[in-house]
Amino acid sequence: MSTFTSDLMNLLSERGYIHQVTDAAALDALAASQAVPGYIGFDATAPSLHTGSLVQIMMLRRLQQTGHKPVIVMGGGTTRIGDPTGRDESRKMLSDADIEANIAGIRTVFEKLLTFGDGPTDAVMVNNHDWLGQLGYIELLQQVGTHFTINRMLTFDSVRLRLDREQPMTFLEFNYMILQAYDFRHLSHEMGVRLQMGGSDQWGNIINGVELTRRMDGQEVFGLTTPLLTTADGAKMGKTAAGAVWLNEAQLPNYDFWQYWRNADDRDVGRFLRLFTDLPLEEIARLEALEGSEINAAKVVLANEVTRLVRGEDAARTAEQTASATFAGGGMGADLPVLEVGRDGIAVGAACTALGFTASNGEAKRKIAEGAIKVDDVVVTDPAQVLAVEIGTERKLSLGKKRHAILRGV
RNA sequence: GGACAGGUGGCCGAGUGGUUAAAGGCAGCAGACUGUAAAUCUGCCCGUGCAAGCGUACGCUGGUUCGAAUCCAGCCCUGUCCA
Repeated sequence: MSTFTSDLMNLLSERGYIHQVTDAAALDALAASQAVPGYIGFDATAPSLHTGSLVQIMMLRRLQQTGHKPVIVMGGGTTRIGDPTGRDESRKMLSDADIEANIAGIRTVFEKLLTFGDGPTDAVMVNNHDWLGQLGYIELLQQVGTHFTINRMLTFDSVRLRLDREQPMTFLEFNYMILQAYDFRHLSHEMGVRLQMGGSDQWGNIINGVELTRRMDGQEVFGLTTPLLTTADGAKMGKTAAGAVWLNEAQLPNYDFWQYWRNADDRDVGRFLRLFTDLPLEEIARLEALEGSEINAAKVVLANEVTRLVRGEDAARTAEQTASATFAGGGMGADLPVLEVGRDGIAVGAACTALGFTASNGEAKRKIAEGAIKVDDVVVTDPAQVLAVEIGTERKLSLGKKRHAILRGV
């Protein structure tokens, strides 16, 4: 597979990042001859990105690792429109203040994974509102709109799917692809950016940017997409029923983040190690070859490495210790959620609900009836049971095998 | 602006006056089996209550009726076609 001459393309290729490239050979040649500024756009719809975006973040990291310049484009402007790709419904509008706050939150993750600065391979973060906000409507239509045909726009998946399903698409959303294409051209023109990367669902948007740049400036730029990442059982990466797997600690505790990776499907372990860790490929090959219950060791490595990159060394260590104490030792770990219990104690069901283990007291009662709830590893049978926790001591409350919490007497 | 079709629980989708807290599927949670995996089987899956029950719920607001997701009126929203 590794028929490339540039470190960048070799690395991306052997670790499984590449789905489609506009002109692999030319990009390879460019990457071998100069530091290539490449960008990925991110929406600012939430105060944190989630695991679904981690591949893209890692691509920027790979870019930097092989001597190129990562450019992060925050969609301060395009978020005001909403990317219709893969969406059945229009997004709700966000206020400017929300978007600014979201961008600030998202930046914290990038600072862990990339080196920012002014040097030739230092990462920079820009906000497309800075240039999109300047464009007047007429100006936009003249400069950019003239390069798009409706005929072509209608063939794009993002548009066609919506129409086929007889779901509404507003004119505002219809313009998203034009603005996103303009981002690429702007970055190429102003900053010499030559490459845009993204998920495979962004292929159409990226191609638009490549063509627009060629038409407006005669400049060749490249697009590269990653495969759409799903877990082995078909779910979208980074989504669980409990919600998204957020990258920021404020949205998801370290322990839960660690557990997400620890619970990866066997079939995903090798792929995830290649994509989401910096471990050498030989090491990954070794871990991936483990069979049966042995592969759990590889999952621990995966959880540790990803958590270390995204959350930091301490977070990874504490989470692992907690997991090992809780699961292997039958005890408790520091990272488990804590519920403080006063001197009157607390009913078992109420404790479960307070911890978010169950959505309601009724559900807690059902779980007790199912024998799913344990206190200090003893199954609770009486739904009315009140737990007393002496001041300064701790007891363990468990729902099922995986969810544990500390009850602390205060 | 007109005609037609629609708006049901996280999602999909039955349901055209009481037996409907609303079929079925998906997703989810738990139990069994395991390896904190997958697959499989079983149970659960609006809230409250020990329970009988009560309270909420089928786009919104009113109305008819002993009784409405179901019928009527107005409104809002969506799609298709027409202007």
